[in-house]
Amino acid sequence: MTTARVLVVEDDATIRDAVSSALRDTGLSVESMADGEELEAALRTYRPAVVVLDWMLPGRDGPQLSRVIRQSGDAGVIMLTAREGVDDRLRGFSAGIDDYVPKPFAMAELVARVRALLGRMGATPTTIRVGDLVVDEAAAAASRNGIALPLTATEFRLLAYLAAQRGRVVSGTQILTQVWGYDDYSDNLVHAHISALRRKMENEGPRLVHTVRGLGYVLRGGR
Amino acid sequence: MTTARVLVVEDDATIRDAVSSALRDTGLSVESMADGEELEAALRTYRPAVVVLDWMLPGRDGPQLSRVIRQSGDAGVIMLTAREGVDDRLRGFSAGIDDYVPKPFAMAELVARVRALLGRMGATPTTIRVGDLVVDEAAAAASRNGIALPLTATEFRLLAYLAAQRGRVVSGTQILTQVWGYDDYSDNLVHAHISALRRKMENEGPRLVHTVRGLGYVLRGGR
DNA sequence: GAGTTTCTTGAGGAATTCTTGAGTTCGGCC
DNA sequence: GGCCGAACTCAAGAATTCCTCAAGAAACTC
Repeated sequence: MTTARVLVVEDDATIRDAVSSALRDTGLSVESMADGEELEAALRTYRPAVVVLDWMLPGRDGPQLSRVIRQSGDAGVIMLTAREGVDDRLRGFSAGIDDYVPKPFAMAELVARVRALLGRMGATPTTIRVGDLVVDEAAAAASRNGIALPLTATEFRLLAYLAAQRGRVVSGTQILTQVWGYDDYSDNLVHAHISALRRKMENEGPRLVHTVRGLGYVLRGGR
Repeated sequence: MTTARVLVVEDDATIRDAVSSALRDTGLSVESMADGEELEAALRTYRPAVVVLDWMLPGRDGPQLSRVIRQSGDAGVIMLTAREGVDDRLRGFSAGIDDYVPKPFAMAELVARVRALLGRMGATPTTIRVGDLVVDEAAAAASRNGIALPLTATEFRLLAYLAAQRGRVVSGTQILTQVWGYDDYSDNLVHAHISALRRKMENEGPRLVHTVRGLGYVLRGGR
């Protein structure tokens, strides 16, 4: 399966880069641009399956662009909006966007929405497998050997993040920012949830969440 | 007419590939997997009309999987079994399989059985089945075990949306936008209607609308 | 226009889950 | 082998989230 392509249109460079690399980390192909001037060209040459679109943009704004996208293909649209403004949202949906994410957002939230939309559009599988563990984003469910794990929402988000980064060591800080959207670091918050996750996962098989002392955690089968 | 989709679950790569390409040669769309770990996700995203299932599989075996298939949708099941013996056959049929093919088999035999089963199942256009629930969009009616559910228009739209997204967790916001077309979120509106829907549906059987705390709701049979 | 059904809203209450802090265990290093 | 920091676990309070009920508003029907 070819990797799904995502286009990010956002004028704030900080947000743009953060979003782009977060999406890339989950194995997607990502292109980005600061405004919608060259949108048509990008749609034609890059053919993204999903466009992540900022609501407020210099030049043509999000709703205008989403109409262009709708008209010229089958790409899905996810809008990034400031929290206020019911009217705005209405206009967004009538312009044919598929989902919206209010700012500020946890990166994991956006990633999950993008992946969910890709899944709905048949562009990418929504499951990740690590050994005998299966993480199904769309169903918000995880299982080992077919036995469902009774995870809470937060535990699932944590596991889904580790699964997306499988084989790679992620630090407590990374987890906190990606899963919770927090900036200040509290050891315990992450530790406590890792602990709960292990308790539930390791009933059904060998350890999958490994701690790498001084660095963080990895999800991987074997060893 | 879209081509019919067939899912092949067989751990022996040689047989798997042979079966897959034989079916593909007759114009069917085919996906395959070596075990049943990701079966649920495949059912949801790929929506096969027929699943060709090996009896002996690592992890969850054929009969177990066929129960999963029965419960969560309307795909037909053809079992591949190496074993002789009436007992096995009986157990297979009681687990709700539609046909079985004993190994070793001529490829033409299997292809013929698959096509025959597809033909038999051809006549279910606008209805969605989830466990014992049937949702008929065209007729705007729903029933459980043949007993009609006295739903109001809004309740039906809600159920139809959940049915279309069956197996996938949908958030309150998603429901509000997709079913009502609203964009400002009011917990209660959705909650109240979910509540009413459950009251009417659960007179006739076990719970189908499951709440996933912190995330939303899923429509699915079992668990 | 009256009556009936359906939709929407709000608030109370219940249940689950999140988060925190303290004490304990673990692993590496001297 | 002992020390130190890092990681883990447990328990309890806090906070969220969800459910139900009841009543007013709106939409139909006759």
